[in-house]
Amino acid sequence: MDMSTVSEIDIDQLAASQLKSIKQRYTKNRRQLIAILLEATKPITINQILESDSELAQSSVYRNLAILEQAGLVVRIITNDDHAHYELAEHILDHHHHIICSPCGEILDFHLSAKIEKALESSLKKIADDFGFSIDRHRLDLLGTCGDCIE
Amino acid sequence: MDMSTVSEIDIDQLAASQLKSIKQRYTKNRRQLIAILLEATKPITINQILESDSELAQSSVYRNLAILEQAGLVVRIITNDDHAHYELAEHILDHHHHIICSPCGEILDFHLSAKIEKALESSLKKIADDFGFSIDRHRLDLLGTCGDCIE
DNA sequence: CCTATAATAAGAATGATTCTCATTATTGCA
DNA sequence: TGCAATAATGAGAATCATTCTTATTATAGG
Repeated sequence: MDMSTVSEIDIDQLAASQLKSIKQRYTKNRRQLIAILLEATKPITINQILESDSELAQSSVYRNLAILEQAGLVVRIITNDDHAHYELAEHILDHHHHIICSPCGEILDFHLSAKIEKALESSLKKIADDFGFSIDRHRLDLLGTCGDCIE
Repeated sequence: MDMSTVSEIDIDQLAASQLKSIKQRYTKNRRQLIAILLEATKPITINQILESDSELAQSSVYRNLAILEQAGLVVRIITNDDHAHYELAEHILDHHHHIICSPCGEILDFHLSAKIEKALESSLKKIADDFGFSIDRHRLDLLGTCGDCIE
Protein backbone atom coordinates (compact mmCIF):
# COMPACT_ATOMS: atom_id res chain seq x y z
CA MET A 1 0.00 0.00 0.00
CA ASP A 2 1.28 3.46 -0.79
CA MET A 3 1.62 6.39 1.57
CA SER A 4 -1.97 7.47 1.59
CA THR A 5 -5.24 5.64 1.50
CA VAL A 6 -6.51 7.68 -1.42
CA SER A 7 -4.35 8.91 -4.29
CA GLU A 8 -4.10 12.60 -4.98
CA ILE A 9 -6.16 12.42 -8.14
CA ASP A 10 -8.93 10.58 -6.36
CA ILE A 11 -9.05 13.22 -3.65
CA ASP A 12 -10.39 15.76 -6.10
CA GLN A 13 -13.15 13.39 -7.12
CA LEU A 14 -13.90 12.53 -3.52
CA ALA A 15 -13.93 16.17 -2.47
CA ALA A 16 -16.18 17.19 -5.34
CA SER A 17 -18.57 14.36 -4.61
CA GLN A 18 -18.75 14.86 -0.87
CA LEU A 19 -19.21 18.59 -1.28
CA LYS A 20 -21.92 18.01 -3.85
CA SER A 21 -23.80 15.80 -1.40
CA ILE A 22 -24.18 18.81 0.91
CA LYS A 23 -24.91 21.12 -2.06
CA GLN A 24 -21.55 22.86 -2.04
CA ARG A 25 -19.11 23.52 -4.84
CA TYR A 26 -15.50 22.45 -5.05
CA THR A 27 -14.04 25.90 -5.63
CA LYS A 28 -10.49 27.07 -6.16
CA ASN A 29 -10.17 28.15 -2.51
CA ARG A 30 -11.41 24.82 -1.23
CA ARG A 31 -9.13 22.94 -3.62
CA GLN A 32 -6.23 24.98 -2.29
CA LEU A 33 -7.12 24.16 1.33
CA ILE A 34 -7.20 20.45 0.54
CA ALA A 35 -3.81 20.77 -1.17
CA ILE A 36 -2.28 22.59 1.79
CA LEU A 37 -3.59 20.02 4.25
CA LEU A 38 -2.30 17.23 2.07
CA GLU A 39 1.19 18.71 2.02
CA ALA A 40 1.25 19.44 5.73
CA THR A 41 1.53 15.78 6.85
CA LYS A 42 0.36 16.85 10.29
CA PRO A 43 -2.52 18.88 11.72
CA ILE A 44 -2.02 22.63 11.25
CA THR A 45 -3.62 25.85 12.45
CA ILE A 46 -5.44 28.51 10.49
CA ASN A 47 -2.47 30.83 10.99
CA GLN A 48 -0.15 28.27 9.45
CA ILE A 49 -2.51 27.96 6.50
CA LEU A 50 -2.56 31.73 6.05
CA GLU A 51 1.23 31.88 6.24
CA SER A 52 1.58 29.19 3.60
CA ASP A 53 -0.60 31.07 1.11
CA SER A 54 -0.94 34.81 1.44
CA GLU A 55 -3.68 34.88 -1.20
CA LEU A 56 -6.20 33.30 1.12
CA ALA A 57 -8.55 35.51 3.12
CA GLN A 58 -8.87 34.65 6.77
CA SER A 59 -12.67 34.79 6.80
CA SER A 60 -12.85 32.51 3.77
CA VAL A 61 -10.47 30.01 5.33
CA TYR A 62 -12.60 29.81 8.46
CA ARG A 63 -15.77 29.44 6.40
CA ASN A 64 -14.37 26.92 3.97
CA LEU A 65 -12.78 24.74 6.61
CA ALA A 66 -16.13 24.62 8.34
CA ILE A 67 -17.78 23.56 5.09
CA LEU A 68 -15.10 20.97 4.36
CA GLU A 69 -15.66 19.66 7.85
CA GLN A 70 -19.41 19.41 7.26
CA ALA A 71 -18.67 17.54 4.07
CA GLY A 72 -16.61 15.08 6.11
CA LEU A 73 -13.39 15.91 4.27
CA VAL A 74 -11.61 17.71 7.10
CA VAL A 75 -11.42 17.22 10.85
CA ARG A 76 -11.06 20.03 13.33
CA ILE A 77 -8.88 19.16 16.30
CA ILE A 78 -9.37 20.98 19.57
CA THR A 79 -6.76 20.81 22.29
CA ASN A 80 -5.89 23.13 25.17
CA ASP A 81 -3.97 25.22 22.69
CA ASP A 82 -5.65 28.48 21.71
CA HIS A 83 -5.75 27.61 18.02
CA ALA A 84 -7.70 24.76 16.51
CA HIS A 85 -5.78 22.42 14.19
CA TYR A 86 -7.11 20.93 10.97
CA GLU A 87 -6.27 17.81 8.99
CA LEU A 88 -7.79 15.65 6.29
CA ALA A 89 -10.39 13.10 7.33
CA GLU A 90 -9.41 9.53 8.08
CA HIS A 91 -10.80 8.01 4.89
CA ILE A 92 -8.36 10.25 3.01
CA LEU A 93 -5.38 9.72 5.26
CA ASP A 94 -6.01 6.66 7.44
CA HIS A 95 -7.22 5.94 10.95
CA HIS A 96 -4.71 7.32 13.44
CA HIS A 97 -4.35 9.17 16.72
CA HIS A 98 -2.61 12.29 18.02
CA ILE A 99 0.39 12.90 20.20
CA ILE A 100 0.21 16.44 21.52
CA CYS A 101 2.95 18.58 23.04
CA SER A 102 1.29 20.74 25.69
CA PRO A 103 4.05 23.40 25.89
CA CYS A 104 4.30 24.16 22.16
CA GLY A 105 0.95 22.90 20.90
CA GLU A 106 2.42 20.76 18.12
CA ILE A 107 0.38 17.72 17.09
CA LEU A 108 1.74 14.62 15.37
CA ASP A 109 -0.05 11.53 14.10
CA PHE A 110 0.58 8.02 15.38
CA HIS A 111 -0.86 4.58 14.73
CA LEU A 112 -1.87 1.84 17.09
CA SER A 113 -1.08 -1.74 16.16
CA ALA A 114 -3.93 -3.38 14.26
CA LYS A 115 -4.44 -5.85 17.07
CA ILE A 116 -4.95 -3.27 19.81
CA GLU A 117 -6.96 -1.00 17.58
CA LYS A 118 -9.33 -3.85 16.87
CA ALA A 119 -9.69 -4.88 20.51
CA LEU A 120 -10.30 -1.26 21.44
CA GLU A 121 -12.95 -0.81 18.78
CA SER A 122 -14.91 -3.84 19.84
CA SER A 123 -14.80 -2.67 23.47
CA LEU A 124 -15.98 0.76 22.49
CA LYS A 125 -18.83 -0.62 20.47
CA LYS A 126 -20.12 -2.49 23.52
CA ILE A 127 -19.79 0.58 25.71
CA ALA A 128 -21.67 2.77 23.26
CA ASP A 129 -24.51 0.24 23.26
CA ASP A 130 -24.64 0.27 27.05
CA PHE A 131 -24.99 4.03 27.04
CA GLY A 132 -27.54 4.06 24.22
CA PHE A 133 -25.22 6.17 22.12
CA SER A 134 -24.86 6.13 18.37
CA ILE A 135 -21.11 6.47 17.74
CA ASP A 136 -19.46 8.46 14.97
CA ARG A 137 -15.84 7.90 15.90
CA HIS A 138 -13.35 7.63 18.72
CA ARG A 139 -10.22 9.62 19.37
CA LEU A 140 -7.19 8.83 21.42
CA ASP A 141 -4.69 11.49 22.40
CA LEU A 142 -1.32 11.22 24.07
CA LEU A 143 -0.57 14.39 26.06
CA GLY A 144 2.94 15.33 27.08
CA THR A 145 6.07 17.19 26.13
CA CYS A 146 8.03 16.75 22.92
CA GLY A 147 11.80 16.34 22.80
CA ASP A 148 12.34 19.93 21.71
CA CYS A 149 10.38 21.31 24.64
CA ILE A 150 11.96 19.11 27.30
CA GLU A 151 15.36 20.90 27.35
CA MET B 1 -14.01 -0.72 46.74
CA ASP B 2 -16.34 2.15 47.40
CA MET B 3 -17.64 4.65 44.88
CA SER B 4 -14.64 6.90 44.80
CA THR B 5 -10.92 6.32 45.02
CA VAL B 6 -10.53 8.90 47.76
CA SER B 7 -13.05 9.48 50.54
CA GLU B 8 -14.62 12.89 50.93
CA ILE B 9 -12.70 13.68 54.09
CA ASP B 10 -9.42 12.83 52.44
CA ILE B 11 -10.17 15.14 49.53
CA ASP B 12 -9.89 18.17 51.77
CA GLN B 13 -6.50 17.04 52.98
CA LEU B 14 -5.40 16.22 49.46
CA ALA B 15 -6.63 19.52 48.11
CA ALA B 16 -4.97 21.50 50.88
CA SER B 17 -1.72 19.67 50.37
CA GLN B 18 -1.64 19.90 46.58
CA LEU B 19 -2.54 23.58 46.68
CA LYS B 20 0.13 24.20 49.30
CA SER B 21 2.73 22.64 47.03
CA ILE B 22 2.08 25.41 44.50
CA LYS B 23 1.87 28.01 47.27
CA GLN B 24 -1.89 28.45 47.12
CA ARG B 25 -4.46 28.40 49.88
CA TYR B 26 -7.46 26.12 50.20
CA THR B 27 -10.07 28.88 50.51
CA LYS B 28 -13.83 28.74 50.97
CA ASN B 29 -14.40 29.37 47.22
CA ARG B 30 -12.03 26.60 46.21
CA ARG B 31 -13.54 24.22 48.75
CA GLN B 32 -16.94 24.98 47.29
CA LEU B 33 -15.74 24.25 43.74
CA ILE B 34 -14.37 20.89 44.81
CA ALA B 35 -17.67 20.10 46.52
CA ILE B 36 -19.71 21.04 43.43
CA LEU B 37 -17.51 18.92 41.17
CA LEU B 38 -17.77 16.01 43.58
CA GLU B 39 -21.56 16.17 43.53
CA ALA B 40 -21.79 16.55 39.78
CA THR B 41 -20.73 12.95 38.97
CA LYS B 42 -19.94 14.09 35.45
CA PRO B 43 -17.95 16.89 33.83
CA ILE B 44 -19.76 20.24 34.02
CA THR B 45 -19.37 23.71 32.54
CA ILE B 46 -18.66 27.00 34.28
CA ASN B 47 -22.23 28.06 33.60
CA GLN B 48 -23.53 24.98 35.34
CA ILE B 49 -21.30 25.75 38.30
CA LEU B 50 -22.58 29.31 38.45
CA GLU B 51 -26.18 28.10 38.26
CA SER B 52 -25.62 25.67 41.10
CA ASP B 53 -24.32 28.37 43.45
CA SER B 54 -25.33 31.95 42.81
CA GLU B 55 -22.86 33.18 45.44
CA LEU B 56 -19.87 32.43 43.24
CA ALA B 57 -18.42 35.20 41.07
CA GLN B 58 -17.73 34.23 37.49
CA SER B 59 -14.22 35.67 37.43
CA SER B 60 -13.34 33.85 40.63
CA VAL B 61 -14.64 30.57 39.30
CA TYR B 62 -12.48 30.90 36.18
CA ARG B 63 -9.44 31.85 38.21
CA ASN B 64 -9.90 29.20 40.85
CA LEU B 65 -10.56 26.39 38.41
CA ALA B 66 -7.32 27.35 36.66
CA ILE B 67 -5.50 27.21 39.99
CA LEU B 68 -7.10 23.89 40.94
CA GLU B 69 -6.03 22.59 37.55
CA GLN B 70 -2.45 23.75 38.12
CA ALA B 71 -2.54 21.98 41.47
CA GLY B 72 -3.56 18.81 39.64
CA LEU B 73 -6.90 18.57 41.41
CA VAL B 74 -9.14 19.40 38.47
CA VAL B 75 -9.06 18.57 34.78
CA ARG B 76 -10.35 20.88 32.10
CA ILE B 77 -12.00 19.07 29.21
CA ILE B 78 -12.11 20.66 25.79
CA THR B 79 -14.46 19.38 23.12
CA ASN B 80 -16.03 20.99 20.08
CA ASP B 81 -18.62 22.44 22.39
CA ASP B 82 -18.22 26.15 23.07
CA HIS B 83 -17.90 25.65 26.80
CA ALA B 84 -15.09 23.84 28.55
CA HIS B 85 -16.11 21.16 31.06
CA TYR B 86 -14.41 20.49 34.39
CA GLU B 87 -14.14 17.45 36.60
CA LEU B 88 -11.99 16.17 39.46
CA ALA B 89 -8.62 14.66 38.61
CA GLU B 90 -8.27 10.93 38.13
CA HIS B 91 -6.50 10.25 41.42
CA ILE B 92 -9.60 11.61 43.14
CA LEU B 93 -12.15 9.90 40.96
CA ASP B 94 -10.41 7.10 39.01
CA HIS B 95 -8.96 6.60 35.55
CA HIS B 96 -11.75 6.79 32.99
CA HIS B 97 -12.70 8.13 29.57
CA HIS B 98 -15.41 10.29 28.08
CA ILE B 99 -18.38 9.63 25.88
CA ILE B 100 -19.47 12.88 24.29
CA CYS B 101 -22.77 13.78 22.64
CA SER B 102 -21.95 16.17 19.81
CA PRO B 103 -25.45 17.65 19.43
CA CYS B 104 -26.02 18.57 23.10
CA GLY B 105 -22.46 18.69 24.43
CA GLU B 106 -23.12 16.37 27.36
CA ILE B 107 -20.16 14.36 28.62
CA LEU B 108 -20.35 11.12 30.58
CA ASP B 109 -17.59 8.98 32.07
CA PHE B 110 -16.92 5.39 31.07
CA HIS B 111 -14.35 2.76 31.98
CA LEU B 112 -12.39 0.39 29.82
CA SER B 113 -11.85 -3.16 31.04
CA ALA B 114 -8.62 -3.49 33.00
CA LYS B 115 -7.23 -5.81 30.39
CA ILE B 116 -7.62 -3.46 27.46
CA GLU B 117 -6.61 -0.45 29.48
CA LYS B 118 -3.36 -2.21 30.37
CA ALA B 119 -2.61 -3.30 26.83
CA LEU B 120 -3.32 0.20 25.61
CA GLU B 121 -1.06 1.78 28.19
CA SER B 122 1.87 -0.40 27.33
CA SER B 123 1.40 0.34 23.62
CA LEU B 124 1.25 4.04 24.30
CA LYS B 125 4.39 3.93 26.40
CA LYS B 126 6.30 2.43 23.49
CA ILE B 127 4.92 4.99 21.06
CA ALA B 128 5.87 7.88 23.32
CA ASP B 129 9.42 6.53 23.45
CA ASP B 130 9.58 6.32 19.66
CA PHE B 131 8.54 9.95 19.40
CA GLY B 132 10.90 11.10 22.15
CA PHE B 133 7.93 12.42 24.11
CA SER B 134 7.57 12.54 27.85
CA ILE B 135 3.95 11.57 28.53
CA ASP B 136 1.64 13.05 31.16
CA ARG B 137 -1.52 11.18 30.33
CA HIS B 138 -3.70 9.80 27.58
CA ARG B 139 -7.32 10.48 26.82
CA LEU B 140 -9.83 8.48 24.89
CA ASP B 141 -13.13 9.96 23.75
CA LEU B 142 -16.15 8.38 22.15
CA LEU B 143 -17.95 10.89 19.93
CA GLY B 144 -21.53 10.44 18.88
CA THR B 145 -25.14 11.15 19.72
CA CYS B 146 -26.88 10.29 22.98
CA GLY B 147 -30.24 8.58 23.19
CA ASP B 148 -32.06 11.81 24.00
CA CYS B 149 -30.66 13.57 20.92
CA ILE B 150 -31.33 10.74 18.48
CA GLU B 151 -35.12 11.22 18.37
C1' DC C 1 -4.00 43.08 67.31
C1' DC C 2 -1.06 44.43 63.26
C1' DT C 3 0.91 44.10 59.07
C1' DA C 4 2.07 41.81 54.97
C1' DT C 5 0.44 39.12 51.64
C1' DA C 6 -3.02 36.57 49.08
C1' DA C 7 -7.81 36.05 47.40
C1' DT C 8 -11.91 38.10 45.77
C1' DA C 9 -15.10 40.14 42.42
C1' DA C 10 -16.76 43.67 39.14
C1' DG C 11 -16.00 45.04 35.00
C1' DA C 12 -12.73 45.98 31.12
C1' DA C 13 -9.82 43.85 27.66
C1' DT C 14 -8.44 40.13 24.67
C1' DG C 15 -8.61 37.27 20.78
C1' DA C 16 -10.23 33.27 18.17
C1' DT C 17 -14.09 32.58 15.63
C1' DT C 18 -18.43 33.83 13.37
C1' DC C 19 -21.35 36.98 11.00
C1' DT C 20 -22.69 40.70 7.54
C1' DC C 21 -23.02 42.37 3.23
C1' DA C 22 -21.41 44.39 -0.95
C1' DT C 23 -18.75 42.48 -4.69
C1' DT C 24 -17.26 38.78 -7.70
C1' DA C 25 -17.54 34.22 -9.78
C1' DT C 26 -20.08 30.29 -11.43
C1' DT C 27 -23.81 27.56 -13.18
C1' DG C 28 -27.62 26.40 -16.11
C1' DC C 29 -30.43 27.72 -19.56
C1' DA C 30 -31.95 30.09 -23.84
C1' DT D 1 -22.08 32.50 -26.46
C1' DG D 2 -24.78 35.70 -23.39
C1' DC D 3 -27.87 36.27 -19.28
C1' DA D 4 -30.00 35.90 -15.29
C1' DA D 5 -30.06 33.43 -10.84
C1' DT D 6 -27.55 31.76 -7.34
C1' DA D 7 -23.40 30.79 -4.66
C1' DA D 8 -18.75 32.10 -3.04
C1' DT D 9 -15.64 35.56 -1.64
C1' DG D 10 -13.34 38.80 1.49
C1' DA D 11 -13.03 42.98 4.37
C1' DG D 12 -14.32 44.32 8.42
C1' DA D 13 -17.71 44.32 12.30
C1' DA D 14 -19.72 41.59 15.94
C1' DT D 15 -19.75 37.86 19.29
C1' DC D 16 -18.59 35.60 23.34
C1' DA D 17 -15.74 32.52 26.26
C1' DT D 18 -11.96 33.50 28.74
C1' DT D 19 -8.35 36.37 30.87
C1' DC D 20 -6.75 40.54 32.93
C1' DT D 21 -6.93 44.72 36.00
C1' DT D 22 -7.54 46.79 40.16
C1' DA D 23 -9.68 48.28 44.25
C1' DT D 24 -11.47 45.89 48.16
C1' DT D 25 -11.63 42.16 51.52
C1' DA D 26 -9.84 38.15 53.94
C1' DT D 27 -6.15 35.48 55.95
C1' DA D 28 -1.81 34.01 58.19
C1' DG D 29 1.79 34.60 61.22
C1' DG D 30 4.42 37.21 64.35
